[in-house]
Amino acid sequence: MDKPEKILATALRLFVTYGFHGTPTSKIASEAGVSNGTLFHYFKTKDDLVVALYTSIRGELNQFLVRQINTASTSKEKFRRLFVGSVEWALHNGDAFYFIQQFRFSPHLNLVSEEESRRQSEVHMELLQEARNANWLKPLPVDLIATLTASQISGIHQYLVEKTVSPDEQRKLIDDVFELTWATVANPELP
Amino acid sequence: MDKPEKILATALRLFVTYGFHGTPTSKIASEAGVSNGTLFHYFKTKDDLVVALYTSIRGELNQFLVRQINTASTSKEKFRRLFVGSVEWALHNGDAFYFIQQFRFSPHLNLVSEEESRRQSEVHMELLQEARNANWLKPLPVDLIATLTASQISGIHQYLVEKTVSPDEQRKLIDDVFELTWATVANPELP
Amino acid sequence: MDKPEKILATALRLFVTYGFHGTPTSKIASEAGVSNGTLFHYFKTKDDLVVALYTSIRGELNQFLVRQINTASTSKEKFRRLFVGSVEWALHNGDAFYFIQQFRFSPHLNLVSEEESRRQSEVHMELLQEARNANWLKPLPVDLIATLTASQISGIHQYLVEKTVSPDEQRKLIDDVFELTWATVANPELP
Amino acid sequence: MDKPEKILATALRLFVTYGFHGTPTSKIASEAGVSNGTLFHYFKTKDDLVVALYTSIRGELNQFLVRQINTASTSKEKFRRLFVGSVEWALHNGDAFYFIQQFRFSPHLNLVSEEESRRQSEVHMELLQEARNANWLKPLPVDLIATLTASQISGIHQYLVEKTVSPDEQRKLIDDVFELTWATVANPELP
DNA sequence: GATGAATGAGCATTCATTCAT
DNA sequence: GATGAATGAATGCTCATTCAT
Repeated sequence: MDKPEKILATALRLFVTYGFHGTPTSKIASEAGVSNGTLFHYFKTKDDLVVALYTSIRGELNQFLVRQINTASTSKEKFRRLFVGSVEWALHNGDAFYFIQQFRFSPHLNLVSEEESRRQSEVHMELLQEARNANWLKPLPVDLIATLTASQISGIHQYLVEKTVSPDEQRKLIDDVFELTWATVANPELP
Repeated sequence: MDKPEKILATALRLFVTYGFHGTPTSKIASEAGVSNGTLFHYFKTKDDLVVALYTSIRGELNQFLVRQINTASTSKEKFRRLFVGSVEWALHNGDAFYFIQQFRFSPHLNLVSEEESRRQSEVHMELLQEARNANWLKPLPVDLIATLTASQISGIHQYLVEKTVSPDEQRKLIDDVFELTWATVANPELP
Repeated sequence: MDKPEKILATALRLFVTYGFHGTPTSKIASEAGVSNGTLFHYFKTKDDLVVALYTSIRGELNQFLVRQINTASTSKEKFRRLFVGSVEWALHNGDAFYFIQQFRFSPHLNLVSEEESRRQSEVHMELLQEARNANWLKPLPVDLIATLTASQISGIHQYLVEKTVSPDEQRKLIDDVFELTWATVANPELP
Repeated sequence: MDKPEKILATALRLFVTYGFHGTPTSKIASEAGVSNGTLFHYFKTKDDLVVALYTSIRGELNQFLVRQINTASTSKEKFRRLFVGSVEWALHNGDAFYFIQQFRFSPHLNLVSEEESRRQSEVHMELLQEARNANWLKPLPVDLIATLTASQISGIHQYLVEKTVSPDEQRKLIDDVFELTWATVANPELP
């Protein structure tokens, strides 16, 4: 892991525990094993670091989801991979997922460009748009469906984190909730 | 409005705009029309103020929901009031609702006592427990159902805030999403 | 004990433990069982309180010493009463004695008027002057003798406080040191 | 003089004049010609600075005394060097000597470790112990003798500071008081 | 590129003091 | 006399950022 990566990884861990404000750049630097100055060599400001971390995490998540989706063929199956993949990624990357939400409810969100924002939800949106075009979805706004499914993903994840659930049950619960969600948004008249 | 209330109201407005860290206590005090010392007379520390604000907001929301629920008789109708009421409260109290989420993804959450936490979700949980006992719900964990419905509430709210939707459409969308949610969690075998 | 006295007694206890700066007037007031405002009703400022406490303590010590001295007739015996009495008073009024020294090495000392200062060492000085006039003392400056004996008093007291010594031994040690001191300053040629 | 030294020297001057509390760190920094942040770069807290100053001063005094003592051979001569050296050091380092006493009657004293405390009186104690072993001292507790001689040192110093005395007289007075003190504590039966 | 000493603006918090009741 | 809410100046300390080496 090179220095910028080390800094990002350390920042993630500390931000999640202590918050943005509660984490001095000096602590990030020292725990990442680099000097104070080096941090600012790679990231112009602390805000830059925060945004870079967000962008990097969203990038990883997206890459992961694209790989998941590509292994499926039907719309429903792709949607399942997106849903289940998202929850599992969140479970395996607890800090990163927490950080995303922390970031979304902070003034830093404004520092992300429109374009970058769009890119980040592209996967989800394209998938839904495709399903809508094929008439697989209820006649609700696609944006609404996207928001609702994202909420469900975050909901089931939150439940699984708070309760202690065996891996088997976990998989079953995720699948159950996926089916419920699918039943909620899918056009009931199509096979 | 007495001084502590004025301070809380001002803090809410500023926190939502600038974040906890981005809001100096001095700014809260001056915009609330009190002296710096007075703020600390009523709230021992800035953290105390943040937690007090959270507790106060959750209290108001709960009171509102209780009043809503009490106007209905059947479980489904109560549930609808809870759901629709929550979304409408969120729409009318955008800052407060945003603050709740901001708070939940911050280290301040740890400063809320277990007991206080329980009290805050009591209304929702009791309602669902009652429905479950009457066999109105699918055989899923009540906690899961609670989390999922809370997610849907937050999802539809988010959608309505991002898009511009006429009041009439708003009401219709909220109701549609409620019916979908109800269909998702309700036991299909009961009338 | 009336309110001003209660305030002084509480202030003494707190000053000795936490220092002048480490003791807020609000703490003095609350521990003395009076309101914040009452403290300032009796003492115009905190500095006033500090000085008043010093003056009051020195007054008590002086009264005590005068009473001690009056029970003796010869110069040496008076001197012994002064010496032994001072040490015993210091042992019984540890806080007060500590406070005197704390005060003497603080900028507050400048707030005590020349006249008040003189009055405070009057007893000691008059006694030595009398002894000098009667030719009982070595031909050293009276002021020097005063300072040296005061140092010895403070020295033996310090020793007794740091070590744990039985009351009997205490009395013996004090007397021994007195005799040594007397031998040091007294004119050896007079009976 | 490097920065920490400059800060200590400035702090000493200001503490003696205005007291610990009366001296803001910002004033120390600016008069030392460094920034506020630099002060805290070298001393974690203001208390740390105070303690470091005390330790540093005691260290210098000790070094000086060790050098003095090493120029003498007999116990009495060493003792004289200790006594006279202490008074002269105090006269030449008035601020430092005043600060030591200011510090000793303040809550900061508790921040000095036992070990450090012992090290500070080591020179004095070892010298007396050596004299005691050689049977040069009266059969009094060595600790008591140490405390009494320290008091005499502080006493003669105080006198010399308050009165204006010519250098020649000064030397004579110090020597006289040393001889008196020696007569007080030395075993009269040894040559 | 890498370092870390140095900076100084900024902020939470304290506390002596006032004054209306 | 007694109260205690209100004040706001004062201060210790933090921390993002710079820059000479």
